[in-house]
Amino acid sequence: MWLTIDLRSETAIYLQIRDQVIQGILLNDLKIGESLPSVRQLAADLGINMHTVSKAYNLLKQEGFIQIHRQKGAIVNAPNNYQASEEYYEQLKKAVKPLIIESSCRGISKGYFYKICEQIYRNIGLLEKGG
Amino acid sequence: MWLTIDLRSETAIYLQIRDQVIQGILLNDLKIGESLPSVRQLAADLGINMHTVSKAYNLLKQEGFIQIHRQKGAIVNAPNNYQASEEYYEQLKKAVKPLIIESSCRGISKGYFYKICEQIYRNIGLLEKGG
DNA sequence: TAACTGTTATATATTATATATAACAGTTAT
DNA sequence: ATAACTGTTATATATAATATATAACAGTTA
Repeated sequence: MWLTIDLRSETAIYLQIRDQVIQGILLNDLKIGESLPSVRQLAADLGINMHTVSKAYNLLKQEGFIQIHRQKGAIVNAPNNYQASEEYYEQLKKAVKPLIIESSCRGISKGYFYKICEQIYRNIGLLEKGG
Repeated sequence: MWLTIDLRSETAIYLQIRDQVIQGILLNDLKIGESLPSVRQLAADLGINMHTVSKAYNLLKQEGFIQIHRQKGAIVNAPNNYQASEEYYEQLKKAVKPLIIESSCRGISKGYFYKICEQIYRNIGLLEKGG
């Protein structure tokens, strides 16, 4: 299973699942139309409760990343269903701003911040190639 | 008072206070050696509980941004006390990574992501000039 | 002495997160 | 038809984080 969770993490389990599904979509580990494991199956694999997985799936559905069919299960949507909206831009800005402020306060220059971002983008690229 | 809070925000009040104090330090609204309002005073001004402010101050103290003296109150530290450490770099990466992944998944290019960051940096610069 | 510090202690309320069972309604394969 | 699988709904419980409410303590300062 490509999905792993850290029970000791400060990030809620359902959000860890959400983030990794989005990463899976980005890296094409999850292709359009592909099915995610059933809530019961994934919960069993991860050793967690069914409702925690269900919560993650419903959040992903609400955000446009997947569709949920009563029988077919959870299916990955096409990109047009989760294309960045004005609302998302604002949300993204609100999330990035405090990080930039704190890092600036701690002496990290704009150039160095971008260097860190480059590392992340490069890392994603490597993951895409390596599988 | 330069500090405001949003009770309906998803961000905890004590974290809103923390973030704004850090912003205040960055923008030189709070200078080295300057005193913050007492926990009781700030709590009264914001209409919140004393312990919520105390929690924010203690977090800022733990992170090196301020010192707390039993009588003098909370005093802004010099930058060397909160210079970015290896630990902070890792923390920053972990915070930025999911934002880059989701924005990429939503079709935001690296260039556009940097454009958004530029807006934030520019906004900070304007605030520094304007006061 | 009075007024102010941060700190500590105790108690309570609310919300978010996560789990535990159980049952329901609709497919799908045998 | 029966069995096995879907997601969904409902109820209950446990824990942790957040926030508030009082009260008291110990030290400084005017």
